[in-house]
Amino acid sequence: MATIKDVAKKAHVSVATVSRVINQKGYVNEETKQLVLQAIEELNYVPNELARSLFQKKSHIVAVMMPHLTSYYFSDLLEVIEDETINSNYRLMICNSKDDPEKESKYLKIFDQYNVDGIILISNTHRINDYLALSIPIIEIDHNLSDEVPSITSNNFLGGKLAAEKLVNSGCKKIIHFRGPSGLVTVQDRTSGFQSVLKAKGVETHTYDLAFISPDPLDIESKINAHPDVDGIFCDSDIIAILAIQSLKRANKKIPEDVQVIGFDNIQLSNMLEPKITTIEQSTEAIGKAALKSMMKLINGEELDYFHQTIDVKLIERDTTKKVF
Amino acid sequence: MATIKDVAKKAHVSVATVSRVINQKGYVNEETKQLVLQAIEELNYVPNELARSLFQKKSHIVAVMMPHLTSYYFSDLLEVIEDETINSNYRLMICNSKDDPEKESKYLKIFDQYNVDGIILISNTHRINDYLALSIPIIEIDHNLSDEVPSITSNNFLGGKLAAEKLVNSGCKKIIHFRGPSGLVTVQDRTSGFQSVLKAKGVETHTYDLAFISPDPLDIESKINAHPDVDGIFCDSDIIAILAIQSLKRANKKIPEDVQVIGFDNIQLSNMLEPKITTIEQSTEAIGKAALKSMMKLINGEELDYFHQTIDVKLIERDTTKKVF
DNA sequence: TTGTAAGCGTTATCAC
DNA sequence: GTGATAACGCTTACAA
Repeated sequence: MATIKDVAKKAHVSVATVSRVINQKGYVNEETKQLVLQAIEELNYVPNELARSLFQKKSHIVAVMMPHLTSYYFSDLLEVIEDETINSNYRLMICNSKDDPEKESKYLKIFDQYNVDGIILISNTHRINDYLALSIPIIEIDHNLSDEVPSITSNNFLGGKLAAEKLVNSGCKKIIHFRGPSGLVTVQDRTSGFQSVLKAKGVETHTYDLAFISPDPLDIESKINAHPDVDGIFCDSDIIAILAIQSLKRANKKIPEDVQVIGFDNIQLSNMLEPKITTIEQSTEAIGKAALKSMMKLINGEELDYFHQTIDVKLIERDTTKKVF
Repeated sequence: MATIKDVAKKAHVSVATVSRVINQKGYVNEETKQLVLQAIEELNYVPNELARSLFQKKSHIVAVMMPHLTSYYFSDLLEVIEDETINSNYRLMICNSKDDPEKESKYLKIFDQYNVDGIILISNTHRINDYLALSIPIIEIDHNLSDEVPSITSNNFLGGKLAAEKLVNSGCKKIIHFRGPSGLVTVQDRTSGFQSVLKAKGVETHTYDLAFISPDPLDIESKINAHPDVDGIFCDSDIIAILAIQSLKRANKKIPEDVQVIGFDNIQLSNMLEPKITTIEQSTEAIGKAALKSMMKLINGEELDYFHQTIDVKLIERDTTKKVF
């Protein structure tokens, strides 16, 4: 692999000059510039980013800490993040905590070792202070672990509210809310939004906690069967909704005539299966873009427009709820 | 951030000595070693990997080039790869070609710039020679683009064969094969395996090509309706199988009584939906592990046990095929 | 057993 | 405009 020295030699200039044309900094005569450019071309030279990073103490690497990689919603989000990262001229190091403290420790060390320029924290963590100690810019997604770290979250309160309104407006009288782990702020916000409407209308609700990763189908089924007269179900993920719909079918309930169902996320699958699922869309596109926009500002030492940013969600009406006119 | 000099100063030794204890190389007195270790501890020192990499011309980074990130099978695979990579004491840079030549070019350059130690190539590419020119160890997964690059692939021929045998043994007389893009070797191998059995038995088959990413449901439906007497369908992915099953339901076909369906991949979803899908399991676990095992050998200049490695697949019988006794 | 110093490929400061 | 050169943080001959 050619180095800057090789280029300098070939172009009969010093490394300093080559560096200047590469970085477009400082004065350099147009003619010598062309000479250098030609040498670069001929030698197929690419500057060594490691050496550059060592000097600048910036690696041009952003790390993303995922909770897991096999969830549909997070995969969608990851795709956007990768795209936006490379478009911002950074590279993405992928980290998967899997709720394993040891893996997290390993990665925490690596962030330091590689002069990672920024961390996008999607995974939940009990060690936010260890992240802060790194003094590397951090953007949280879907969490709000500390007042010191900026975050981007869907408007979960609105999501809960929209779902409740839809269910109430289409006549539901007895509703189940299959939510995620109640320890998560996102889940709490959805619950608040959902309840805010339902309380006001005096509708009966039953709330159950489920895991987001591999929710237990048997659990869902037994809860549904425990309430034979339920007529509305709000699920905190489309996957939970899919499971609920199957239990409903087994119980010979008609959807949406007998029971209406609303999911969350709007993963691709929700529009592929029969019946197509009414759901609250979280825009992974908007979230990912906002994350990288903020990250770049942080890295460049600029002021953030919003410290805790909220992305609007949308009700997507499909076949698991009744049309209301 | 503390540097090796800080440690040296604190331990009253030279940087060389510190380096020796970090790398456990060369002689160093047990007592001074303890002194150094203590200084490292107190300063919370972690060696800068960038500086190390610059010297060694090895980054301890492995890159994985994905075709896309939102496919269930590839997400499963990525999770294994990340895990194995970090277990091998390497870090994972994630690259997503999305069949975009420009993105691929960008990444090709980056591999060079960062002294990436190895590339796991999952994406299809038309520029295998550009990869080879990098002279970085490469492992291909699910492809076989060149005799010069080692590969790991499921035994797709066996997969096709198992599916065909199952269908034939459970009485199918007229079969549709919804396969992936026929340009892929994996697809070709499945087809060969499938046909090898069917040809011998003289069973009527109709083969149709579909995209793996967002296969067209309407296309599937029209093909199924064009053969009202079809009694067996083999799909090259579970997603295609899901779509086929829905078309079948709309056509009031009973599964597996009227039509039997076999998918491919064994994604988690195939065991969640009703009916649970009979499928050919590709072991992402085995593939990912094999990939990293080979990669480490390549990086360490060791000989590979198998240049083109094949991972066995398995028929998982569930509810979309008839039991045969 | 330990220290000195050169070198990895860059960038940036300073002369010229 | 351009060229030496120190520095980034580390490893490794080589010397002591």
